[in-house]
Amino acid sequence: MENLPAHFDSVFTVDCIIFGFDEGELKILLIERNEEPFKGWFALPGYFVEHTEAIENAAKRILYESTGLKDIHMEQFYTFGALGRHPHGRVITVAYYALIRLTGQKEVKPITNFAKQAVWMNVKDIPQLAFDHSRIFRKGFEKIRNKISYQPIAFELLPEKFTLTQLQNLYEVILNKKLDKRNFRKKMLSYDILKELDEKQKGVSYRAAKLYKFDKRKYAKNFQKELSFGK
Amino acid sequence: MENLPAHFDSVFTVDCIIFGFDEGELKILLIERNEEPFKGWFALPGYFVEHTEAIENAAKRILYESTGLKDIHMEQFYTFGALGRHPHGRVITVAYYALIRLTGQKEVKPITNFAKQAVWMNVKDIPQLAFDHSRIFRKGFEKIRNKISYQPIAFELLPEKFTLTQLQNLYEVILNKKLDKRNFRKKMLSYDILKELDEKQKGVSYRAAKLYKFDKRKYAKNFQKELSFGK
DNA sequence: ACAAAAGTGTTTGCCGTACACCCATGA
DNA sequence: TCATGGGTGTACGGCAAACACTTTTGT
Repeated sequence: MENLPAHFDSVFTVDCIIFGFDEGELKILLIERNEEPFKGWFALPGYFVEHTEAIENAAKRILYESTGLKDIHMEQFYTFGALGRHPHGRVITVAYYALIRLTGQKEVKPITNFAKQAVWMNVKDIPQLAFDHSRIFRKGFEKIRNKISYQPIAFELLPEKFTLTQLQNLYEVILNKKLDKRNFRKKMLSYDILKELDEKQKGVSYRAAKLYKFDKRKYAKNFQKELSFGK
Repeated sequence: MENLPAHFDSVFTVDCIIFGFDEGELKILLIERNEEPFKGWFALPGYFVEHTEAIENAAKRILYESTGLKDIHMEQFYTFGALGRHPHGRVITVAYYALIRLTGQKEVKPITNFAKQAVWMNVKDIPQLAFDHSRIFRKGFEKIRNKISYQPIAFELLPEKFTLTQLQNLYEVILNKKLDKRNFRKKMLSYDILKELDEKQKGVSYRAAKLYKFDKRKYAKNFQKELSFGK
């Protein structure tokens, strides 16, 4: 959306909502724009789709340029093409989301030159965003909130080894409600998609919890069915 | 997708899956193409998005041009932008579906000049379609199949007044499975979104069934919740 | 010994499912 | 009177929901 000719016809872009889970908070990656329009505003990472590039690849490229991460599953969720959504002309944007694991390197170095900085921001504190990105964010957040209830996407946000409490916290943050500990554990374990490890949490000043892994193999076997998290 | 310059850059189109329910069969509207590429093939109704036109409006325009129908709710469900999906160059298409009421006028007169004819075709008999339209159709069909389980979209396909058996047939066709009559009625009535009319079916050679209407008002009141149809 | 979170079962009510016969109507 | 679909109730099982105390560990 930078270096635009003064006048242009239709242009495609991809915008990405990149979710991460860190210190009990669900966050998304935002760019602080360093150019007009919306200079100084926060925006979703996004960029043009090249003429020789499949949309899906553009989304992956943008994720890579924003975070340095590769091989992350991205999901397209909506295409925004209202007139006037970009002040310079007709821009249609295909929106994707990704769920990533923020273990260790929380450092994000945007390669995108038009951004002053990239920051992880708690989904509860998102300010007004550039363009129609607030709307895009709301729609994407709604999608994952909906999806987490019947698909095991939560694991993509957690470190490989996690405790049941961490998993529950993540569900609570995404669904924005408290869950009952006993019911949550009972149900989650009943799905039989977790592998209990012979290992415990370390470095906590209270009773250490067991660690679990998501077991892809079990999941594939057991599930044509769905998960479900009501209360 | 006609009258293209030999070479062109990115182009947007909209493609529509227009569902109708008629004589107990779920059908979609297809165009028989009269021009290359894919001359003689069936395709989803679709066309270019004008530079000065919101995508949503393009979808509505195409529906109007294909069926003469206005004010139909259309829902965007996916954007297809693989390289090579159109043999002449880069074409990205935003796909919509619509559910329409085929009461009375089943006649469809396509205004689109590039089509030889438009036909309603049973979703069970769809042949190989032009471009990647088979894939688009499958994805769209999956969406409504999924959606009908928790949203009252079935009513958009039925005449204003309908019997419970007609409604059940429609669910059965979309979900592609038999439902139990007593359970279906019990559950449907329990949602309290139907208005029972003082009127019966006419012209049948057996006991006439009561007619019902979908009651939007009740629906809006009662539903933050969801519908649900398993078996 | 205290603080903090881990871990664990039972009861209740509702909802989904299975299942079969009589009724009303027109031909 | 027959054929065709319309219309109806009950019993069972399983799952979601509510709910509180003991255990472990580090400080």
